Amino acid sequence: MSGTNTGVPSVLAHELPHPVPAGEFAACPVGDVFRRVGDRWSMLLVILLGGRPYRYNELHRAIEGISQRMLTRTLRGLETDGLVRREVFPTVPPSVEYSLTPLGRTLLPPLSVLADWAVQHEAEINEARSRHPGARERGR
Amino acid sequence: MSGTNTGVPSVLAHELPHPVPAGEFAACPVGDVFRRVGDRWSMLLVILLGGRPYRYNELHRAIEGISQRMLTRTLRGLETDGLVRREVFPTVPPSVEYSLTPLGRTLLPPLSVLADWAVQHEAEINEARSRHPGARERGR
DNA sequence: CTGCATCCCTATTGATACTG
DNA sequence: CAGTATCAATAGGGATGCAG
Repeated sequence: MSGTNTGVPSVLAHELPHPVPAGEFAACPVGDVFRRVGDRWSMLLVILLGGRPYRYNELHRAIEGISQRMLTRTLRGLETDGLVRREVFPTVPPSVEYSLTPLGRTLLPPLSVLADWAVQHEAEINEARSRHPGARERGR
Repeated sequence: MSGTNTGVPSVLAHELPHPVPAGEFAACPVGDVFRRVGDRWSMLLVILLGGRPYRYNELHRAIEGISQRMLTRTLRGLETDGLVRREVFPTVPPSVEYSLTPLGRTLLPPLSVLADWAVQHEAEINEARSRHPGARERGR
């Protein structure tokens, strides 16, 4: 793993000196977090569950656009990382409740800051994009 | 100014009331930002360029692990979104310098907050992961 | 109700080779 | 030096059907 960060406040507060060892960053927890939250549904689920616990189909209906497959996979991923808790109630029919763990809840404020940035600078980004006609991926 | 909480539209500050229209979030700027920064190299480049301007091959060597293709594509994407500036010096041989735009610089603090979270909770995440043996998705 | 299995399509990423 | 072009491999994501 990357070096031992013993309570280092902010890895970005001070600028990175030199050639980033790549392994010191790409493999470091920061990249990990961005990937976990950067996929299509994780962030949305964390935010949703930040409000209150949800049942499986409740989430499925709430998001409306996510497939069962991805809902399950994303929830499992979040659960694996200790951000979401899955609780099964042996009722008939069975019901499963998903909620944020304490760790998951601590992720809300940082997420909020970035979300805040996005909202505040949305216009600038769109403006910049419209200025670059063909620059956008020529995929498809 | 764009300090932390300016009583602004922090989309997360207040909980989402009901069934998220999906389009209200998946298509909203927040999702956009997370995807841009959530890919494999964007964040690293922004952070790197946050320190000082870099030349193309300088970045290539600094990251060591990124392919020319991805370096170029990622830089183009960031440029399209107005986060990075590309400046060509008609020297011989030619040199190109990449740097953060003012907009790009405003992204640093929010990034820092999330990076900070990642560092602080790295242990908890790893612990949670090791507790879930086969939970991790296994393709094919 | 909750969710796994399967098939399939597309987007992303990389390795490699080549050019202005 | 600073890229572009091409091809191959993989991961993300969705539709559908079946099972506990």
